[in-house]
Amino acid sequence: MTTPTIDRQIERRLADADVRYTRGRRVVISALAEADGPRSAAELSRVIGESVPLSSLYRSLAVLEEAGVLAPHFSSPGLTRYELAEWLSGHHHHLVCICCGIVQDIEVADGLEQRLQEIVADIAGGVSFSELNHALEIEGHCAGCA
Amino acid sequence: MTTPTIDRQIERRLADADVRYTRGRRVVISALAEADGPRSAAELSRVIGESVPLSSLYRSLAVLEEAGVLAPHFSSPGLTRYELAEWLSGHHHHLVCICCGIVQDIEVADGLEQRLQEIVADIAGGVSFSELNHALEIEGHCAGCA
DNA sequence: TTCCTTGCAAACGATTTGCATTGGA
DNA sequence: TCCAATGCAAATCGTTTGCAAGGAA
Repeated sequence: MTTPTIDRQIERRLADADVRYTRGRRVVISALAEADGPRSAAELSRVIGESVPLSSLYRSLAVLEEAGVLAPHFSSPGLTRYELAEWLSGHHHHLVCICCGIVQDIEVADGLEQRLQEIVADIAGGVSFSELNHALEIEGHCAGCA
Repeated sequence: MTTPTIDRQIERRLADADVRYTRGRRVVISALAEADGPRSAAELSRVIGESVPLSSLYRSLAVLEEAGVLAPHFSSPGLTRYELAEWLSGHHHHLVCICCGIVQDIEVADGLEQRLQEIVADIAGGVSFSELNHALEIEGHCAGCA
């Protein structure tokens, strides 16, 4: 379930972008808001059911990404997972299970995150590359696969 | 061009795995060794030319990954890039250009890398997740796209 | 000889798109 | 009303696989 707050932020962002917040798109957002990590079209479809056909699901994901509401994530061959953009969900990192492929969000305590920021800034500063964002992925076995 | 050292390590690894180090596979390895970041089958094919058909290229990539010589990398929708495994190329991180999608390796100075390791250990320690590896990706605009 | 490897073409799975229909501001 | 959004089916794209031919031990 999306929180009323997040939903209002999305409504406003989509209105600003002249994009309608339709039933199908609300269903997609709701499913992603309930997930604890990025989800692919197929994974979402499994949760959502027949009420949103795959082609519409893909179109919704594309539109919502374009509008900056969703962010794509790549960690498995041949498929894209999506999650709420960080301005909605907060900055976080990912645990990637090398066994089942599932990706789980982790929030990092402020102190650690700040140290991480410093390191990233140091690294990016040393090369001709303008840093916009950083992503730390930790690979291992999730609780289910251990 | 692969260095003689790396090439000898690969020969040995493949011999141990009962996998032949054929001409086609040498070409793939050589192209990846010359690249400064992970490359997709299509990107490799562009460099290699017609001498290795795509289906063979894909098979080589699969076999070499299976043997632990190559590691896959995911950062663009719908395609897999490969790079030499870290035991051959050394531990490193990636700069991902959000404009053209190209991925570039960066080595991180020992001091920074050690601080990074500590942070990752702290994070992984706080959740039920066994850490095997970590990957830091910095997203931004590469020199060409800036 | 005996497998492993290769090439070509067909098959696949994830995603995209054309087109006619529906729906929301 | 009127254009954006949807649904279906067909098309694309990256990748995989069946099968017959080639190559190395």
